[in-house]
Amino acid sequence: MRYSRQQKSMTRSRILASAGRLFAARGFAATSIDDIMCDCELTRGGFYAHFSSKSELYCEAMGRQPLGAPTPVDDVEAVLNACLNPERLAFFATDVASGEPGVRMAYAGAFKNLSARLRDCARRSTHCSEESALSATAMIVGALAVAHTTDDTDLRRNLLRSCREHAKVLLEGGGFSAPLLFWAPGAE
Amino acid sequence: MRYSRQQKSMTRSRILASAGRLFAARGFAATSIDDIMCDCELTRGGFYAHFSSKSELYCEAMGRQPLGAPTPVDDVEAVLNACLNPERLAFFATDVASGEPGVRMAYAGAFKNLSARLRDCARRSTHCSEESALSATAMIVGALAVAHTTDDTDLRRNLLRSCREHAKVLLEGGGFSAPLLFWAPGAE
DNA sequence: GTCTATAGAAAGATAGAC
DNA sequence: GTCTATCTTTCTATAGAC
Repeated sequence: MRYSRQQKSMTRSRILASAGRLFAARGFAATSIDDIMCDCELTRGGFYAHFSSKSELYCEAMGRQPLGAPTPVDDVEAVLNACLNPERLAFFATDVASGEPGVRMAYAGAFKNLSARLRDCARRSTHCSEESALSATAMIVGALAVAHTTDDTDLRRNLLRSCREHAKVLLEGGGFSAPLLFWAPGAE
Repeated sequence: MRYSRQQKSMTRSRILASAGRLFAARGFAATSIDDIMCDCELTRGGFYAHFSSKSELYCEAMGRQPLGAPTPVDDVEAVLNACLNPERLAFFATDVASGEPGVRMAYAGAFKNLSARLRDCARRSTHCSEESALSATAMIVGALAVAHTTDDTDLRRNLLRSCREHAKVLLEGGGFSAPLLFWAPGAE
């Protein structure tokens, strides 16, 4: 054959990389297949040799994002840094709210995954309730969403930094549930 | 004239209400003008007697959302309840990330408004840093975004409840900044 | 496997009747 | 002010050359 298997695999990866970047920046509906293919310097027509539809591409690309993909990292701070980074990407809930069932489930799954992973990381050193993990994950999602929105670099930096810190305390500080209001310094 | 001024104003309000609901549920790009006009039982053509473009409608509709609109409410819990309610709406950052400058600024302004308002409310009773307010606001945005995503009612309820609680503590508990790690019970 | 060309559908916006 | 009809653009997806 004229194109090797390796070459096809590389092209596929390039499409996935471009899709990840553009979907995260603009959202599903606002990103066209043409945008994606142009981004990796290919043309529309070639797309369907790799994916059967835009939705299928979205599902697969989302699975490779920090929010969805399992990583070898296993401490809270490292995971937070990996997620809450302006260079990193995020997929947005709007895309999914009215999407197909498969896409909806993929997103909810990615959210639960991140939440569970953060909780597992935190529990190596301290108690962390499911609720604290959910709240911290929501904070991450919101911070990424807003950070993508604004050109105000000060706001973006402040937001990401403070969310990184607060998420860390929320996870490793044992959360803010009522019992912890009685936590005393040094008691840890 | 065949249509009174009052009637026009009411139609305009109906369009804004439908737009608010649909934009929040599906996102900007995934919601068509036809969807909105059908929702309030009108037809496409009439739209442009009220708004000059879809973007203009979006900006104005966002200004009326809990996230953007100032309300008379002035304590933290009430504002949180108003925002973190599954019946309430939220506009999503994805819509704005690649939008026109006016839309981008409107969204960033709405975020800053909510953040500042929450901080003001909190400061009536306790210290609240700008960073804490930003983090709490991000948590709200993320919680709403994810809540809209999933059909899992347990996840949605848990998420909204825990974010409501954690945001409250983050705001009124003085946040989680380093100094507060030395906060002792009863010292308030 | 990737290209160009194009079919078919959807959506933003306008024109003109009433 | 609201309607129907339509123009124009954009986009997904397919067909066929290479």
